[in-house]
Amino acid sequence: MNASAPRAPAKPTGLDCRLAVLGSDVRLTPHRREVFDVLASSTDHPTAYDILDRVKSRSPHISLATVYNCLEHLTTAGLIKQVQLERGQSRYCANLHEHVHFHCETCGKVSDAHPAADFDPAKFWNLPKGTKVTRMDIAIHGTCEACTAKD
Amino acid sequence: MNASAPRAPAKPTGLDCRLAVLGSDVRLTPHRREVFDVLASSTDHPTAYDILDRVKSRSPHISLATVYNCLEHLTTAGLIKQVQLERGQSRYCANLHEHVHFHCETCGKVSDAHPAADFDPAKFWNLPKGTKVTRMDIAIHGTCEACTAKD
DNA sequence: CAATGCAATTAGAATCATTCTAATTCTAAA
DNA sequence: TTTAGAATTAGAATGATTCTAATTGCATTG
Repeated sequence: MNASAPRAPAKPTGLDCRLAVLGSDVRLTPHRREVFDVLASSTDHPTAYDILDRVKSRSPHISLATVYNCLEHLTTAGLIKQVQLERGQSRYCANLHEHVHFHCETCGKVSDAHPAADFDPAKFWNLPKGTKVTRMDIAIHGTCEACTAKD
Repeated sequence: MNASAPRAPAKPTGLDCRLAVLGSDVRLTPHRREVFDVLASSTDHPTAYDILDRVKSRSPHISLATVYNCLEHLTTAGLIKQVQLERGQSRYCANLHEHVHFHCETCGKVSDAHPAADFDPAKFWNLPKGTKVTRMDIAIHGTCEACTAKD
């Protein structure tokens, strides 16, 4: 043991520039970048296993634990969102715009739907005074166009 | 084996009257009634374990498997709703009125909030034509009155 | 450039909630 | 009273996620 104070965590440099730009203090390691890139280029709200499969094409040795670890750090940093649509596996999403999730109960697909510009959900519910709202999770369940057309 | 056709499932009689009144074809066995009564008299959205604890004061020998079984049948019958607010345990709710769930991220309590009379959520999201909506799950996360006041 | 120390990564174990299985008990109609 | 199907049970099995301990990587310090 010596008298030196603990060092501050390493600051993002080099590869980490992207997260610095986004205002996060999470380091963008290669795996985290790959997980983020997979999500950013997906619109189907993949599960952790789906993400593992996709990242493996670039990093064959990545483990499920690392995927979960990356997802947790990216979520904490606010770069992605975790979505809990039903019992079981969580899904993840890199769409940070205000949106709701439409879940087709027939084919299982999940898609985003965006609200009208004047939509202000908070005013529709009579929450007690003093309540602070930090986020809303809105999931709409039903049958998508394609599945409806098959009937 | 004989030539008689399979019997139709027993119809609710006697103890089962309540469900018959509610239009369900699920038999209201004593355990199902107790689980339903616990939920109907709770406003805190208990988990399966919470419900097990409460039902045990009347039926000390009820098992967790039976609680899950009852919850599944009551949910299928539309008498209660399953609520998935976050990763982990599901919660259950016997409030069948249109409502949303407010989840306090500080104390963990869940409460119901009811929409204004003119609220028609479907019109705010641009769902593709042909989409059929069967239900919406709306969860609002934040800090409740009491926890806000403590700051 | 080498040493240091924390963070990231990994495999596998552990945990937690839920579902399944097989055996038993209950119930209502014949 | 018999009987068939349904309900209930304890405990095993499953599936998703988290934890643990060991290893590796990387950025700063010497």
